[in-house]
Amino acid sequence: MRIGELARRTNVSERSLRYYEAQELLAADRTPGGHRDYPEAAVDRVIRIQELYAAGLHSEKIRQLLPCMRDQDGGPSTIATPRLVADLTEERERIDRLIADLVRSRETLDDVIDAARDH
Amino acid sequence: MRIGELARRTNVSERSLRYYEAQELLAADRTPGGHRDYPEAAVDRVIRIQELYAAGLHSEKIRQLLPCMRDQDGGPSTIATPRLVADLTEERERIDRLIADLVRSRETLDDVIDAARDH
DNA sequence: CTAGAACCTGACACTGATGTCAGATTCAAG
DNA sequence: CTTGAATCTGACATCAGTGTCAGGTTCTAG
Repeated sequence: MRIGELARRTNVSERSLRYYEAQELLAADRTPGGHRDYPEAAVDRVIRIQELYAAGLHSEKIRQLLPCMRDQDGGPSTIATPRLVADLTEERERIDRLIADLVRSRETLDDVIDAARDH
Repeated sequence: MRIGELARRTNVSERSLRYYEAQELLAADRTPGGHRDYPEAAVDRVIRIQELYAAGLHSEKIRQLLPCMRDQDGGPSTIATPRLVADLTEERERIDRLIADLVRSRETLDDVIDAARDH
């Protein structure tokens, strides 16, 4: 599929999709004229990439991580190096702390919202 | 207490504490010489502010939100305007989606980490 | 009084994913 | 062939919290 459709289906801007390619996160074939041509699996991959960005990982880490993820079809997956595992473990702990923060902030918002509703 | 101690106790840089003041998130008395003098309650407030920043709220929203929070001592709290409640409700939904993303990303990391461990 | 630690203001840099625009090219339908 | 939509590359802007540095002032222990 072409970039417009992929953008529509993933809700990610064309700009970002091109950026992902520049960061070597997302490969695309090219038409004879040079237009990007994505496989169907790109949809899932883009969604995964977005989630990882949302979780605060940087391009570099995502790039290292992607080949180690088992595809939804159980396709080929590399084994993470000890170095990468250490990095990811740190990221994991950071995400844990972030989730805890988010939950507390959500409670704070709920308190304020509820106080206004009860008023 | 002074800014150095507050920074140490909250694990927030002095730079950020001064920034919070500029954003009207955190008030401080001044010594005759002009040094900031924080009340004990500043510790909790700074931690709250950090959590809200971590949750993706911007200074402006935090500034509007803070007076509506009930202090830990149940002190005086303003009631949020309908406009603010609408904003906060949106933020709340965004945080919900973000938490969901984070949980999925954490699972992704766990998969990769576990695969390497089992190897 | 004095020295050194702590603090002050103001300014500039950075980060890094994303928005946006311009000008050119390709694609696909009629 | 034509024409309008879609895509291409490249460049520049943005956001907002934080880091950092400079030059000066205040604080506090001895």
